[in-house]
Amino acid sequence: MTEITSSAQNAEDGAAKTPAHEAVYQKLRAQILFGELAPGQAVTIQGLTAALGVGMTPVREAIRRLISDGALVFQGNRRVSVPLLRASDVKELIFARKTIECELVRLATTQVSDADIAELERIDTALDQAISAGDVPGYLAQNYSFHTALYSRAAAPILTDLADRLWLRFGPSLRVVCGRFGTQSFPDRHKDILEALRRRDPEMAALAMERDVCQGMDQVSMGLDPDN
Amino acid sequence: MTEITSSAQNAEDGAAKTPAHEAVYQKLRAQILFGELAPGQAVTIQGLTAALGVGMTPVREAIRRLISDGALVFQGNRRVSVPLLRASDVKELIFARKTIECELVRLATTQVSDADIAELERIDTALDQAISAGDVPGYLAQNYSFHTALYSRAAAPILTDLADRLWLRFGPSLRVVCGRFGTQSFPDRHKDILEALRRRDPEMAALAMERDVCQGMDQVSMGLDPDN
DNA sequence: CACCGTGAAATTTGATCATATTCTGGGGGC
DNA sequence: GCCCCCAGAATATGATCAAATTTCACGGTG
Repeated sequence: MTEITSSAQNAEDGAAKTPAHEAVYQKLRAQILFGELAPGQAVTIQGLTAALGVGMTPVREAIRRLISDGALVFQGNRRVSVPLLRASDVKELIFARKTIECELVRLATTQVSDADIAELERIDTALDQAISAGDVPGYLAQNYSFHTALYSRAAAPILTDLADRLWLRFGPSLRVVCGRFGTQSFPDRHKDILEALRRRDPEMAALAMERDVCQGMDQVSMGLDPDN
Repeated sequence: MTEITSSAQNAEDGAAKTPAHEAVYQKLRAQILFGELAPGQAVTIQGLTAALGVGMTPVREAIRRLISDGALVFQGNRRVSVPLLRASDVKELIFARKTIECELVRLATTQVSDADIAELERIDTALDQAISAGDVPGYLAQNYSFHTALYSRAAAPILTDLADRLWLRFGPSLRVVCGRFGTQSFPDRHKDILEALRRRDPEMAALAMERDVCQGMDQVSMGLDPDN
């Protein structure tokens, strides 16, 4: 009846794979993780319906999910915005990321195949290219991709889900820092992680991951507002 | 137009405090935590709209949030149900609960007031009464209340949020065990936690919490389906 | 002759949209 | 400076469309 439905993209794979609310959720999630949305920025339902060309029901559902994820906050009076991190938040994130992501990499180390490692090396190469090119969104995307691919090998869906939520929380703030200082200041800890994976040494991998987490969170700390 | 709207509870505090979708979310959340919904049970939108007397939009939003919480699962073909835990899930939950909730109790120990401790003792007394009365829903509610009140004193919203989600995951399964074996088999670890709080001893409190978590998860393990 | 499998129709359920209603916030008037 | 009115946005409902599961009937087979 309307006109623009996404029948084209659906037709190619033969079935309607992505419901509208899921597509909206994925799109917003990516925007939050990789920086199109700045911390503190207001998010309105009607603005998104206009921007994405869908009705308001899918947008509402996507926003509810993201609020539940901690990726958006409900500012009391029917206002929704991207959260600003405080220093205490970062302290919590450091603890949670250290324990959960280190455990994930321990689990992954005992189960990765050589093909998995090769895939991770490929991602890390793309990450290096993004860094040297000063491509901030590419850096963020490849970095997230590296961690996600690694954690998927741990076969621990609950812990992986927890880790994912943590990334949604500090994503916008990390983007701010990268935008402010560029990508040059990141010594790459992923090489140590990859070496540990090749040796199938869980504790070495966990230690390398802990350093990577601390480094990332230090970056986030530099970016947060001093007056809160 | 309809009949039962919650205008009565709203009138007393002068304003509409609870949007319909929030009320639905809270109600469903309580039902999942305290057992009215069994693991594997299907949840339908239209069923809830009929049962709760609200439109489908609030129900949809509440269901999305609960799926994001891990309290409900999206069974592929548009089917939503209460999740069944597998053995590997319980192993993940044990690790996550140990690290997060022990840290929360460590943080809380350094900040609780005497009034907070008195409140926790009051909850624990109500919990004991529920146990001796064989009141399973009351036991579950008071037990959850004890942990929630304790964690709220840690002033760590992100970790508290993570802990809350974990509880939503094993809530239904815990209910099954309690329904099967009753409440008599629970030696109360909360007394040790309270003693540690009074002494302001973080490590003792964390150790007591670890025992409490292990005990609870052991109960859950007993209840899960052997064939999966 | 009875039972099982396959197929289609029908009902149930989910997804989306358009619309009405309510609440919040700001601006103008007193 | 305070209060009231208006605009805009969010909440909530019902209707409509699409998909899937279930059911039922028919034909084949043991």
